[in-house]
Amino acid sequence: MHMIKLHFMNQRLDHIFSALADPTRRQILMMLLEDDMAVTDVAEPFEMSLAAISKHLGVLCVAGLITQERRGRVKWCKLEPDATQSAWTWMQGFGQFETLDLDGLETYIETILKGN
Amino acid sequence: MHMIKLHFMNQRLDHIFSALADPTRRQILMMLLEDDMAVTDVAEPFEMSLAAISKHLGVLCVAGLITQERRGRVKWCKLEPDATQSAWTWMQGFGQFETLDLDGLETYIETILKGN
DNA sequence: CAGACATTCAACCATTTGGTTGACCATTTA
DNA sequence: TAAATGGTCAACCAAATGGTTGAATGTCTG
Repeated sequence: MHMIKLHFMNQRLDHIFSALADPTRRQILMMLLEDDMAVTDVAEPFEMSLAAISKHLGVLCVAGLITQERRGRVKWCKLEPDATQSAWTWMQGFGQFETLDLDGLETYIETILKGN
Repeated sequence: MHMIKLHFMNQRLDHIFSALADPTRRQILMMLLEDDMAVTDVAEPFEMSLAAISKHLGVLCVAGLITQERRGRVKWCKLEPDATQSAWTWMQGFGQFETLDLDGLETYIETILKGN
């Protein structure tokens, strides 16, 4: 059970981090921070084909970083910022607590566990 | 000037995120959280060749996530947690999280431990 | 000096990734 | 209905990735 859960978790992190590893995709996310956009409009500032952008959007979708909704003939892309939560949390466990407050984290976890 | 700066920044993010995109490498980082380790010891729990692990460590090095120092015939691998800073900062701009997200961490831990 | 140990290198392989193009499908509009 | 628009699909390609093996390099030890 733990194994499976961790497996999914790992897969999720795989998807998120490798989605974020591409500069085009990061730029797309930044653009979507402004507002929802149609696929064509997302593609406009880039010098690559629409199909390429479409693929990038697919990757972002699988990672859960965006969602797409078709209305009429245009497909709207919407940011899903909460999706970074697991990556964020992972990095926190890796980067911050080690330097900042590892002992505090331990205590904190124990508190949580005793609470249930 | 800005262009160049952004270029390097982007490259750095490329390296960090794609380094983090592999589960083996993430596990290595977690192991190094405990203590510095020799390459052979890093490789021990994995079922792949030493050469493969050596490559993974190379990737982590290029990303700046670890450093390696040779003492005698053993090469010590040391975590460089500050290296996540730029990725961290990027994600912060994207996700609008607080720096120390204890609630998120709590949810995360509970999710894992409770199993469904 | 001769092994043994720690690590990397080099060549190779299969798979994935990021891009292209042209055909295709669905929807709106003239 | 015909044409334009928005987007994806399929086939293809080059390059990168993640792994293997066997040989090579340094370094310690008996």
